[in-house]
Amino acid sequence: MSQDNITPLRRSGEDERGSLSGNTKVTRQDWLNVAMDVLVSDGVEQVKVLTLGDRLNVSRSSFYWYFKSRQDLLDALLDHWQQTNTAALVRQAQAPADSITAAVCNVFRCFVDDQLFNTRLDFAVREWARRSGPVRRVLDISDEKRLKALTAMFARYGYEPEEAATRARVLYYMQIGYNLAELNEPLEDRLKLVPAYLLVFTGREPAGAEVEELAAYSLAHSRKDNDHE
Amino acid sequence: MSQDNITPLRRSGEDERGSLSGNTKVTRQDWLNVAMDVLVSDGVEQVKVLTLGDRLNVSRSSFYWYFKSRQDLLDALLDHWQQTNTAALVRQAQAPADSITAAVCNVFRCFVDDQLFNTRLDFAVREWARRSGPVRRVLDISDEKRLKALTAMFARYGYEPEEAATRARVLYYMQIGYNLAELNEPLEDRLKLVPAYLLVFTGREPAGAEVEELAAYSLAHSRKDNDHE
DNA sequence: GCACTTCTGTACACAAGTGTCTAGACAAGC
DNA sequence: GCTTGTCTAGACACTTGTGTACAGAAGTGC
Repeated sequence: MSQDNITPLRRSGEDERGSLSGNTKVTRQDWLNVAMDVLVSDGVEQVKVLTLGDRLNVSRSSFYWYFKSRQDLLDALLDHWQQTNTAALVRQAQAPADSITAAVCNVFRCFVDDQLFNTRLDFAVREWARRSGPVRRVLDISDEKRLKALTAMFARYGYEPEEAATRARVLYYMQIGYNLAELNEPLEDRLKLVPAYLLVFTGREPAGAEVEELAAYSLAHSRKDNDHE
Repeated sequence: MSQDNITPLRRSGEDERGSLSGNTKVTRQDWLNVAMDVLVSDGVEQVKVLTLGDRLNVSRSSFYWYFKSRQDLLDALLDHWQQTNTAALVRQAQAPADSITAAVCNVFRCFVDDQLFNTRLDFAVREWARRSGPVRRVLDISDEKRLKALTAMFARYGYEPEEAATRARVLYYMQIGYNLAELNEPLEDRLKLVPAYLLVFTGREPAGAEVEELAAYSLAHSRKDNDHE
């Protein structure tokens, strides 16, 4: 549940108080952090000034000092998403690799490492987009960018344009669907299936070293957010 | 947007009035229909007694004649879902077919024919499950049943147990992910890619007749719910 | 130490939602 | 035609959310 710049509850820095000037109790960033937390775990609808204030042990009026309105906060959240997840996925798709299977392994990293790509945030935004036109548009653009990067990845390893596009879609949507189902399988079980997935996704046999490298990476960066519900 | 027993607005039967006894204006089924409509298009959170009443041009108190509470209505909705979607997918997975590619085509029918399987309802329930423990449990059981049926399907055509399980997952989660993205591609574009998808999903080349059969089915049963947003 | 700026708390107005109670409308039965 | 059972409308009480107004706390600068 804790990710990059999001603290489970209050402060982002370690200073329990003191460094904040005046009678300041929370910062704008604190509001953002808690809001992001709620967005990820409960969806936009649950991002309420009242409850955020409760979590921060601060009155609602503080909120209106930092933000013009609830919408203002939501805009900031969407902004943050836009500048993290898509960028990470594209970066992984473009990372150099010796083979297509190794390249797919690089992409897989996104889905085992929350620091790289926050899957649950991605869903929260996806769900949000279902009910908001503007958000929907932002999401569509991101999806397009991601698919383009994945298609280019397959094309780089000699797949014909159409096959590259198809495989990119299968890979991308499978990950979305898989994560949507939130299986919460133990990491070991997921890793065991990696070679089989690679074969399906690429049509080629992965090298043993590639799989092992991903396994090592996964163990080192495995997400700690198994405290869901 | 209109599916099996769900009418866009009021009555389910064609009788504009008359057949309803007393000063009855709506039936329990009417409430269910409108609620299902809202659930599918806007999510559970938007299923509100007040707004449903507005849509039906009836007062809220009528609702409490037919249902004990809002929760009572939600339970009924979940019940309906449970007895339609999962059953349909399992049935398609078990349908006899000459080859694995033809079998997958049978499953594809679920995703082009809303009468068979209501994709958007499936998502609404999925999203609902994220915030409700009991719903989550019902969903998990359904997912398991579906995957089991798909795994058995692949196994029936000679895939080893592990490969069958993997391919079942890729097929199932890809469909979920694809539909989640709500690409709304024209049907023709989707059909054009079918042979490529079949190759990826099964690892085998589909017969031309199989693909054509699916195309014919799609054109005959294509979903009409393109009036979304 | 006094004004200043920055932030927070309390109180208010308002909107939208749930659930309950009661009166009454309407056809059916006797 | 009077009663009875079924359904609906309207009013009421309560809860939870947003946004605004204003007073005041708590450091900062002079």
